[in-house]
Amino acid sequence: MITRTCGYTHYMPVEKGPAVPGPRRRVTQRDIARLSGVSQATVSLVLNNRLDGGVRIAADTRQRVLDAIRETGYVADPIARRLADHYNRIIGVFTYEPVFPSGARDFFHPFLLGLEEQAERLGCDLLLLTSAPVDGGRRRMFAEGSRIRLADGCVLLGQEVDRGDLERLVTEGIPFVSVGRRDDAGGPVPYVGADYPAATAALVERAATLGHERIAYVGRGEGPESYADRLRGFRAAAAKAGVAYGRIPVAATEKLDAAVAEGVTAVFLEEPADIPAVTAWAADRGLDVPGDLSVVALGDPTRPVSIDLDVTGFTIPRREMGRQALDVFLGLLGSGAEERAEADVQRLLPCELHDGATLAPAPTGRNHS
Amino acid sequence: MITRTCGYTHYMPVEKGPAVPGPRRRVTQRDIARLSGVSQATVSLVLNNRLDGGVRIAADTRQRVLDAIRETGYVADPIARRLADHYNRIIGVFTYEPVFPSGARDFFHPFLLGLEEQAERLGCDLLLLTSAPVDGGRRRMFAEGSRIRLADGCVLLGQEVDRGDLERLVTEGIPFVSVGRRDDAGGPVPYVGADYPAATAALVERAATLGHERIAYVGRGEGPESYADRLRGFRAAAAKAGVAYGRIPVAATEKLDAAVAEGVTAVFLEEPADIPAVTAWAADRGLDVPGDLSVVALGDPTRPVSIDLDVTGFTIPRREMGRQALDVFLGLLGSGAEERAEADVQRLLPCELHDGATLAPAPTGRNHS
DNA sequence: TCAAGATGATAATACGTATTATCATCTTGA
DNA sequence: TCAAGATGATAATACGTATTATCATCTTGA
Repeated sequence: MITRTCGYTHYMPVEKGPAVPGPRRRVTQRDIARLSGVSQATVSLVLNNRLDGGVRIAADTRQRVLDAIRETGYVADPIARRLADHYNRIIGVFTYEPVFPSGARDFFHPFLLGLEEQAERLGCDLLLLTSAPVDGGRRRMFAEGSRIRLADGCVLLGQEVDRGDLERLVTEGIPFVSVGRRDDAGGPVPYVGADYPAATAALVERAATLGHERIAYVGRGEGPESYADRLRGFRAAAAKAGVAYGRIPVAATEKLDAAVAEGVTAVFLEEPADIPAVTAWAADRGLDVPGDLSVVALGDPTRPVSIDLDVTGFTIPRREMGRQALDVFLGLLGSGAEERAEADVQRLLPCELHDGATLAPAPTGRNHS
Repeated sequence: MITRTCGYTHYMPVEKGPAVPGPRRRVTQRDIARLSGVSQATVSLVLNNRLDGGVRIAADTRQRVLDAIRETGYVADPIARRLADHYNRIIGVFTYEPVFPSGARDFFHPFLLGLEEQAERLGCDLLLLTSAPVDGGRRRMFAEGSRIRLADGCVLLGQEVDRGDLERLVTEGIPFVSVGRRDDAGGPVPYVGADYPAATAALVERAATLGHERIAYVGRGEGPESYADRLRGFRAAAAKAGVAYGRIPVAATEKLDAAVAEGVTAVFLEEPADIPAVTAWAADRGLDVPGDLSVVALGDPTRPVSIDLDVTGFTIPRREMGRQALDVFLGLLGSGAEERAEADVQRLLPCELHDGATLAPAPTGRNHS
């Protein structure tokens, strides 16, 4: 059922008569045409100054038209222009996580900055698809009355993206790009992601160089692609460096205790949000960080979690991801299918390593106790 | 000269033949009409659910159309809708301050949260008008190719809003609302602002009650309406309470020294950003805050400026301003000129006073030294 | 003088939706 | 049985601009 809400009522044209200063009718090409004694088509041709297609306009005719335009202050109606043009230059932004709590928004903020910066540069507008209904804490993309097609396509934001939505976007041929890598969904998914495997691997290698022989990954390592990517990079690098490794599903004290008992000297946290819990546990157990135990965060917290501890980790290039997401999106629009296959529509951007102070040489005489 | 940028190339209709998943033609009312065996006009009538005008659609016909719409995910093209002089449930958001530095965005963030929350509730989408060209550090609203008319109207954000733009919005009859009070611009400007005069006056009265007999306003007190409002509230309340008052244009040390020498015992800071400078100056002069001098901030800093000092002031209800701005905007759309005059299109929301710890009883034996 | 090409402008049409006047068919009541 | 009204749907048109096919006139050269 389609109803009007939102306070929109039927448009009432202004009555003729003594000019109420209300919305004046705008000057159109027809007016210009009448004033300068030419046709509307000629006005359009003058405006668009088209030299190709063998179209010619005499100099004096052109001048008459331009004069009329100047006198009236005519400006082409952007709406009509776009209708004849097919593209809106509007790029939808779909965020999965709801607005509340505002923490989620803070998380998106850097991405949005990058998107907005690039949109401004490219002369596009961003449409925040806030009208999508929230259901079970997540926005629904293709719900009844979805307005996803309002825009030329969309950019997807969210830690975890609905697989069904992705498949539908792919099959329907709606141009889109995901901020964050996504697995194929009935076809390759265009994305701009962070290179978690490489960043994680680099930190593992560094730990190996510092003498750590047993390390642990703390986190799910599955679900969102960003988690899986971290674990994959972790495993590959540990295996290559000949370091013994294991995974702890959650940062629970007993799990951490067990890991240390088994000789683990460095923990890699999938979620930087776990830093406070882990450091609190370490303090409770009398473990010095990084003297007794090194702690590495596989990412950077959106907001600082701890003032007094500079945790080793890496920085996710959120702003740059936003910027390039828009580039990829526009690349998709312009090209045909073949070109698109060649185009660079899946990008992983490098993360910058952050040295910090919590990754130190492995303690001696404590391993394999 | 009109050129194409933004990577948008001329629209190429998809050739018939084996379906290349390329950019699909968008679904139109014609498609829906064909699918459900009715005319385009009928589709439009069903969509707009018009009961007036004596238009009737049989229940089963309506259902067939609705089914086709659901199956195809059809959404009306906002451009065409707008051209046919209708609303598209898109609300433009125009921000004057450029995206950079990101500090400006942080400032807008709470407003945007409120806007987005309400847009979600009302089923509207927000269009960030990022395409407006930046000139001299500020966005230009009516530049060549302005897309301000893409939306049903717009919400204005910015500390200082261009007067010429306001006048043009008013005279062209474009529905809009300002977040923050604005002076008339060839007509009343719809706004949702913070009640700075009342909040400032309340703090002045409190200071008077605490025995302060000479107080100073630190800031411009003019330019943006928000500054002028603060100073107006300050003056009125001080005069009414019989308190001597003066204004210091900037928080410069010599000015502050002079004020204290004249017996000022409380300073009211127009810009909370001045807090660090003033407290540093006070510390340098050996003045205890609030023992020797009370400090009041006329607003709340976007990000905390000082950890160790809980400054007395008030909170600007940014989120609520965003919410109500959308309400006012929608109110404008629905009504004619007469109704609009009566509608509540100029709102000042109360600020919540923040007690803090920097406003204390005036020191004795120090006044009028 | 005449055909071919150059020049200049326009009529017609498309883009997708909303609205109104109109038409065709069915129902109702005496 | 028939006129009047009710019901249901559509054809036609408008919104303002861009583009293409077409047309009319002029120029050129032998």
